[in-house]
Amino acid sequence: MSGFRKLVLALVAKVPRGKVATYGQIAMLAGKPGAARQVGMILRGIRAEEDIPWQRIINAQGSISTYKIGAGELQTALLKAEGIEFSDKGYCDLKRFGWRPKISPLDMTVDEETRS
DNA sequence: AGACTGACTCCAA
DNA sequence: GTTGGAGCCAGTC
Repeated sequence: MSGFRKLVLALVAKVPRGKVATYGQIAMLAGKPGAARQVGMILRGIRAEEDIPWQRIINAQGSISTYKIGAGELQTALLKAEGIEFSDKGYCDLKRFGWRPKISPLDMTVDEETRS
């Protein structure tokens, strides 16, 4: 077992209720900027007993990626129960519901990645 | 060890 | 807005 898995789970557990994070975001915070897919694979293996809010992890487009494994409807229902709103096409607004791990004074600046 | 896979993401068309 | 291809890296066989 790599420490990466444990780190990812710890990060996911920190996502507050009513917020969502992306796979890439978790991977980046875990120190592996390109390991978004691995985050998904790790979460695939966890169980409900792990107390990990896996449903709060979605893809970078703000939509559900778990339809492949048949958990899409469940995840959507769980997120809606937390107050996350989805459009008709299954997209949610990451501007509003996206988790911002680092607290910034104005709470509105982008802190996760310094894009170009 | 080598090859395949995938709850992803970026970028071009 | 969508679709497709290449890159990515920890598991699994």
